[in-house]
Amino acid sequence: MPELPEVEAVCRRLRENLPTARKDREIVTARLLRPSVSRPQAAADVETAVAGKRIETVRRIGKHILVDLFDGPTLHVHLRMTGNLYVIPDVRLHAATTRAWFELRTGAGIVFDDPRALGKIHVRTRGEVPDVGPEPHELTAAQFIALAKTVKAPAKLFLMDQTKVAGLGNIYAAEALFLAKIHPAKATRTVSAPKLAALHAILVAMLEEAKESAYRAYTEPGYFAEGESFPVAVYDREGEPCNVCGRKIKRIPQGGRSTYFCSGCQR
DNA sequence: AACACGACCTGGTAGC
DNA sequence: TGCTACCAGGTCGTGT
Repeated sequence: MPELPEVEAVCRRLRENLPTARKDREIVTARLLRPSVSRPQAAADVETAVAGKRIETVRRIGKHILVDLFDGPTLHVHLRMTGNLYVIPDVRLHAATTRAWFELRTGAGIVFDDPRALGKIHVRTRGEVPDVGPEPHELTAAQFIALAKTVKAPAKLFLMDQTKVAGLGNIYAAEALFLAKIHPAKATRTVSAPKLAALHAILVAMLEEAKESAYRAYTEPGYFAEGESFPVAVYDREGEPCNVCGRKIKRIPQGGRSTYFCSGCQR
């Protein structure tokens, strides 16, 4: 579920809610409650690797969360579809959907909730980076255009490919293509340079704004389930009228996912 | 190399 | 009401 803005909100809240005293940021005990959460790494190995280590920083790269441990490895968390990572005052009060928890010295806990259990937690050596490309704001318009001109795949799949551009998911990709008036099935490299420039600007602005609204909306676990934290123009609106031209929003399968778009506005 | 597709999981809901 | 089928904001492995 979470795309870059939501993951960013999760990271910001984590940083805010972690204890401030250094000694209180020690992970006393770690528990991974099912093997699939760390596969192929053994849950016990992850637990052992982080136990007794202090949390130094919480970083984000694309949709990946990296928790650096002082004098230790980095805890690598991916929320996938339904994951959520947050601090609770008493670790024993974790939810039924909690897949992993990390007890701090204060008794507080960092919990990884994930109803669908597709999320991942691994240990990485410091400096090991997820295989993702730059985020839109890290590229100039010219660089973004140059990149896009090398891509044969449909525009929607290009935006979804984390190794090309990091951070976008099914909703933001569809919404950005709508705003840029680009048909999602059009071969990326055949999209005109002006449209690609517009798309780049839209991506940067959209993600920046969404970070703020996602952060404000993200107070309690469960917020993801409440729907989008911004008004969507096309996503999940199949059959409804486009608010620009009035035509019915269409849904097509792409890469095994649903893409929503307006055939009137997007060419 | 590029692409399609199932697998991974659970839960909600539209449709019969 | 109850059952089924399909869908879900993501990624990876396998096969063509």
